[in-house]
Amino acid sequence: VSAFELASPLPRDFYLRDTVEVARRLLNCVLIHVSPEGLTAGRITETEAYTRDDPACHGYRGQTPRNAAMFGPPGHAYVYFTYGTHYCFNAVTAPRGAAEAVLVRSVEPLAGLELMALRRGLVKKAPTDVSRPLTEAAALRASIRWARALCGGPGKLCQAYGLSRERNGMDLATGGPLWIAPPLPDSRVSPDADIIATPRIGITRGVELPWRFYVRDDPYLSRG
DNA sequence: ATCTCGATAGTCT
DNA sequence: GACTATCGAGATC
Repeated sequence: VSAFELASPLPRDFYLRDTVEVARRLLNCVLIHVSPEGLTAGRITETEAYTRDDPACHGYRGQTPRNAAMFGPPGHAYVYFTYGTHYCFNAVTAPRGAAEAVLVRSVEPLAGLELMALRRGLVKKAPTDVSRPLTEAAALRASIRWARALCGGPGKLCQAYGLSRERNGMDLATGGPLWIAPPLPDSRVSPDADIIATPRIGITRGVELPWRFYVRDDPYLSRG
């Protein structure tokens, strides 16, 4: 039984702060999903904020069937399908009626890596033990490369976690199969002071807003 | 390392 | 009909 199963969910209040602040605070928190196939968990390494008066926000032009979860209560999942191929996972923030959310763009996988690889269709490419000795630095580079292949992107991590339509709207704050736990005490990345803000990725409106966040020197990003 | 391009399907105009 | 909060492959430097 994984210790992650016992990690308690962030309370609903966590999601009721200013959305940009939530995006920063979610860094280093742990995203956990328990599915019939098994448990997957990982440290959140990259986030983006989307707010009600932000033209890049799916809720900007009003509520539709697709974005309804964004208009719902905070602390729920907003999972949407895009480009005909991928899902993206958001944590809904702001009170009911206000469409705001934080997109989780990248995660450092911590548990369920084999299941992730299976879901990602990467089983054959898993790093194998080589007979030739590997320096410690090279081994670390290889493990980071593997982690990014599994969860280094919003579509990748949804596939690795098995997140899709069925998880849209799900409550993240009351326990249950999908939730976010506080940072691990031994979190090897320094907190707060070192948060970098950049423009968000893959959008065409609101490009000037610096609302993509990650911790300085964290290698587990969707892009270098 | 950085780029360009195509796949693919749901949603909205 | 146009667009999309992406990914991976292939080309090019």
